Amino acid sequence: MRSIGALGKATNTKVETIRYYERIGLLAPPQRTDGNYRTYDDEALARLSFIRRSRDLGFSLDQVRALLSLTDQGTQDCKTVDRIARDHMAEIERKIADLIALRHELSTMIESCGGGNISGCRIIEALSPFDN
Amino acid sequence: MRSIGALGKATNTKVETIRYYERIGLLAPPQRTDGNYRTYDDEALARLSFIRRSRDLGFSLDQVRALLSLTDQGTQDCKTVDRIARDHMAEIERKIADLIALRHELSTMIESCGGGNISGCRIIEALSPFDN
DNA sequence: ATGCTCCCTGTAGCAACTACAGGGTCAAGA
DNA sequence: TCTTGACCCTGTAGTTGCTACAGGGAGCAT
Repeated sequence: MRSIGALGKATNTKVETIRYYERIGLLAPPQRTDGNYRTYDDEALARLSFIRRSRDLGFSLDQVRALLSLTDQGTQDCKTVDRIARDHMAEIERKIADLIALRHELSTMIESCGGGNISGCRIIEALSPFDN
Repeated sequence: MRSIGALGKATNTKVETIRYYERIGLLAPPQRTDGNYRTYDDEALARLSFIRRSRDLGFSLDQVRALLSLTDQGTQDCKTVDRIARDHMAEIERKIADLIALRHELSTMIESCGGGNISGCRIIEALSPFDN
């Protein structure tokens, strides 16, 4: 059994975040000590580690919730898990593509500026709606 | 002069978003009709277009605010503009790198699953803290 | 007894909108 | 003239995923 602070250290999670996960129902309310302190067992540690790892991989809390409920049902519905992971992957692909397009536009814009001694700023011009 | 709805259509911006920009001081409060409707001139259209284009390029509202104040000062401080743009570019590079690393991790995880007929789900295992 | 670190609850803040609720305005058609 | 419908108004609360207090209590060392 460990305190919330110890759990936080073990999972690299802020105390407030753990309480937040409890509030939104991602973590079950743990047992309390006489002094009303939360105490966590190994299962809670495993669950929070799972949540954090999923979050690090970019899953939303809703997706994490879905993954957790699938693992909570003993029936390991691998197809659904696979679909969630693949959907997430597709979204990341989209984001990468968007950012690469953005980088291209930005770099074109910045190139045209060239250092800062031009009287009319090309970046501002590039952002402006009408050609001056 | 145009209504808020017309301005929204012209700049592909929701009416609520325009009012929000006004509330946070990004757009000046426009003139009103007798019936208390907002009316916008061409300058407002240009300003909102600038904002939207900057947002599309991923600048934060704070960055947009800085860019706008630089253009409002007649002195076109190209160096500052350039720095804002380059900082933003660097951040986008970071995001791209992060997402690509993520994609790699995710794809390894998904590959190992292979379709959904395994008894212990490999994705769940990959997310779990301990090897079962 | 005092200080220190930890813990508690509850609420408010962040970005950048979005979505109502509960009304007023205005132009066009019957 | 009346009414319908599309638009507009203000104000407030919701979204995501936390984070940061404020104002207290618990527990341990000196």
